Amino acid sequence: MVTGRSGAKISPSLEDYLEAVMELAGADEGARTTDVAIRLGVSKASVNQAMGLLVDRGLISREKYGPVYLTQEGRNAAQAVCRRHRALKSFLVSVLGIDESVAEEDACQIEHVVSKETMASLIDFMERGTGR
Amino acid sequence: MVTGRSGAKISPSLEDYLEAVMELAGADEGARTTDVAIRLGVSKASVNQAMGLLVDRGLISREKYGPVYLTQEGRNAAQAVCRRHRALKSFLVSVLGIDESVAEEDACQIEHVVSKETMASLIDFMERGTGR
DNA sequence: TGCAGATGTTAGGCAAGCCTTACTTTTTGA
DNA sequence: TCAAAAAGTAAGGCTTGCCTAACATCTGCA
Repeated sequence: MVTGRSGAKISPSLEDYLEAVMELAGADEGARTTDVAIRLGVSKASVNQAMGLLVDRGLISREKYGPVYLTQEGRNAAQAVCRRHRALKSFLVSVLGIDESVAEEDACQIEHVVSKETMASLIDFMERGTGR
Repeated sequence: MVTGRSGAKISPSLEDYLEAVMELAGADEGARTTDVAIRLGVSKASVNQAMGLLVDRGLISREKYGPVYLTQEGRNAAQAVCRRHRALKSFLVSVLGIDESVAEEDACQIEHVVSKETMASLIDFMERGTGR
């Protein structure tokens, strides 16, 4: 879980939307509703609704009929999600020897529920113990 | 996730109910609705509903106004959940050095989403690598 | 320049999952 | 034997997350 403004957690689903926005938006480009919808395999309406929630939390900004942009806080949150995802997957693959595709799926699930403490220790463990 | 009759997955919540039943039911004692409710901090109505779903899936049996019993399949499923829980927690504590209570919470979350493959590898890793 | 098609938004709805309150029925033990 | 405790039922609410249909806006190009 990642915290937004006021420390409120966002749902796994919202984290996925946030991640998608970051991946689709370049350095200072925005991400389009349609592209997010395609990437996540959901309707544009669902994306729109999710974007509304992310705006509420101060993680993205948008103007009507325009692309959405990550706020600084949103960027931080999205990067945190990504970092967790990568670290988890890397752990699963390189330490546990899990199959790439299974690791990807598991990382997707676990990244949404694991605590900050555990993530930090995991990253630490990988760096000191087993290399990356 | 654990599979019941016909391989259907059961929800995290149902897994928790199943776990509670196993912990409350002795060797061949049953577990009482009230005790399950207290342990999980939910109403008896919720327990009753959940028990109905577990009966549907062939994981427990019960007679009206009596305690519930795990079926063999239910026992297997519950033990699998427990084993995952213990292994995860043990990993978090002894390998990552996570605080006991945080580990407990994280294990609770992760145990519901992690794949069989990853669990198996994790157990394997702990046995060969770091001792228990 | 104005319209067609792409894009975005709104409104309304549905299903799953989980829980509650209030009530009825059964059991049990003083 | 009868009241309290336990179990079960009925009815319903909330949240999350998704959808479709219909509508609004924008934009490129003939």
